[in-house]
Amino acid sequence: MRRKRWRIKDIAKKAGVSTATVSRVLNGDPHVREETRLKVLKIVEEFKYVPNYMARSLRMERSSFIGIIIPRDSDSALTFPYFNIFLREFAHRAKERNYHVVFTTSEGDDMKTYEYFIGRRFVDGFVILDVVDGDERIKFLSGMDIPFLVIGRPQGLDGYTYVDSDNEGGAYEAVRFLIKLGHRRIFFINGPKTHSVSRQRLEGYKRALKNFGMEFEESLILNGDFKYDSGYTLTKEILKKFGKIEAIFYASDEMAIGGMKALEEKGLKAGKDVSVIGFDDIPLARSTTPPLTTVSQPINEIAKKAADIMMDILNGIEVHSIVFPTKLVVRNSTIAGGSA
Amino acid sequence: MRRKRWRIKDIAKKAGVSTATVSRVLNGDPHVREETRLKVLKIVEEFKYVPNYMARSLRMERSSFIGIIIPRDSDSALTFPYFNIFLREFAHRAKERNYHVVFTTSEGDDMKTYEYFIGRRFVDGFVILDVVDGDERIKFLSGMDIPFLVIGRPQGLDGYTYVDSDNEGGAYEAVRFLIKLGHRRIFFINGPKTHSVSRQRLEGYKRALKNFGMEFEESLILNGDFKYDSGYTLTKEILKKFGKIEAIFYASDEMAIGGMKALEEKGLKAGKDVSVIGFDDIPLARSTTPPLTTVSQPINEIAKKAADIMMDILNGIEVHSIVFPTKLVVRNSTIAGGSA
DNA sequence: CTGAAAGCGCTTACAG
DNA sequence: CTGAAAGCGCTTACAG
Repeated sequence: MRRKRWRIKDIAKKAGVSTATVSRVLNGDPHVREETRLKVLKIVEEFKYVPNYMARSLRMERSSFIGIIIPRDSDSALTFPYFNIFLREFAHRAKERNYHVVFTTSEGDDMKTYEYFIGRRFVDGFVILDVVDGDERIKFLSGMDIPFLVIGRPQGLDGYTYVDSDNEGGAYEAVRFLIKLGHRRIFFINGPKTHSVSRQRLEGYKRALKNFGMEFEESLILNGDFKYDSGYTLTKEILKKFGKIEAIFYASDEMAIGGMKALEEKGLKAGKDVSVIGFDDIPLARSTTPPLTTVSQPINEIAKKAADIMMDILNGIEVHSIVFPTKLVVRNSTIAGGSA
Repeated sequence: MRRKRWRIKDIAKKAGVSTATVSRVLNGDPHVREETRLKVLKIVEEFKYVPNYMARSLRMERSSFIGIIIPRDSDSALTFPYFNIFLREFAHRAKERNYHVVFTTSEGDDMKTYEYFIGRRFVDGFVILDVVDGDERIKFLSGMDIPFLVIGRPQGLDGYTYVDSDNEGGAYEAVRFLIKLGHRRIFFINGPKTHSVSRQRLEGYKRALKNFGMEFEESLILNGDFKYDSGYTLTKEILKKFGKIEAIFYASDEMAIGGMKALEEKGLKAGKDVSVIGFDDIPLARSTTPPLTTVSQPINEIAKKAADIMMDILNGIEVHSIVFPTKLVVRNSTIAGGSA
């Protein structure tokens, strides 16, 4: 049977104080005599009183909820490879500070969903994932003066706060590693052109080439969708068109794994005949044959920091965007290249 | 700049009616004159009035939020292989009926988190995932008379509503298929013993054996944790201990894929030297070498139905537990077995 | 340091 | 069919 729900009024009466005092104690107001505080706390404890947050939210005009909305169509949710982990760590960190995550999907019309959530006061602000350059959601939320935080660093927009990892630097390191290995023709199977991470990774790729005096060749760049299948298909395409291949850099581990399968079907082995590098360092990357060299992002830290910044934004604390370093994790999927 | 927020009072005044009438119109109360209804709706439209749900929730004493709590430690979230998809489809369906999902993690003390959420009136009820036999959360929520829905069918508990897929039947079909292929010694790498799905799948395995007059051998059963690594490790173990192997049934695709790698390292190929069947039909299962024969569950339907039942529970509508059929998806990871 | 009272923005029994 | 008014359970300016 459900216990009786105590209201602040009940607790006040039992403690022999006003509701105002109970409220002050519960909210850590320092202007309460220690003796009073203890007395109230004792009753709160005894009756296991928990305040009703619906009432609190109404009065304080904030819900302490943060919205995370992902598109329902396709598997876009998963374009962000760490979505699971991000969501979990973000929610965990937010909870530590008494904020919580409301999760939903949008069906095509993103703006409507954002408006719906903010209009009804479901949430105080949003985290925006899986961003593209010139992202409409960012324009919309900026225009409406609704608090939000962007995961990623899209172009063609300004005045937004972001948390990002150093995609450019990660790609640079990967390609640099391949060049050092002696490779001269390095394919790059990137993500969709629209995604800002794709642009950033391409920039890293180009910078590495330039740094080592190599020419950029458009024909070596292909765009997949981060998924296994596109890695497989595009690698087949390359194999068919170019015949001999020495190195491929993939913008996701999933694509790299798909690519390794395509190679295998041609009797080629990553780490033996071809150099392969991925991006993300998903758990599976440790366990592929061969274990995959890849670029890792500190997803837990990103999620935690994102939560902290989001909450600071909601509390009017000044925030700064931040970029987390990426790291090349060297395993066994590359080989020394023949000299040019 | 943010638009002015209209309150029901503003709308009432503009429409020349009382707030009660506006409320009635907005909530579809039939006892409103059509003319009045239209007049109110026009103003609502014009000013894009959206009610404040914090106020509504306080007054109606329900939040229209549903809580989904997953343990933060380990990767338990992913023990349920479809968590991403489940969450997305569940949230989508709930949204269609004006319910929303609050997501959080728990750190060891589950009950505290559930109590926290219900005590503050964050949510009206919970969906419980990743259940074990005798699950403490179910006992707790039942005891507190808090509404909840279980995904899965744990034993040692009663009086709860569930949505489940036919794990027993799925395992039965898989093992039956292997037996028909001529296999007589069928290894089964199951999930953790504590999980109710593991028990169910083991029952299916046993029933198939019995049906075909085969002896059950305890030594052929191993327990992994549904993850890639455990499939790999346990398969190595079997290989070492038993030498020749003809068929392995895995309780998850991830474990099957790990297992195939272990086989490969011994020069054995699934679909050529050994029969392998997985469970779940994850997207990757289509793309492995060879494509994996596996048992699929209708996860989208499960999520949708779960949302419907959850909302019915919250609205006091009578509900019935439901079990969804599973289906054996035959691909190329099995071979005909030598006769016994 | 503490309390009485107003008010956050809704819904709904009650009365007409 | 409609409105005046109470009340959901908090927090906080105001006064002392």
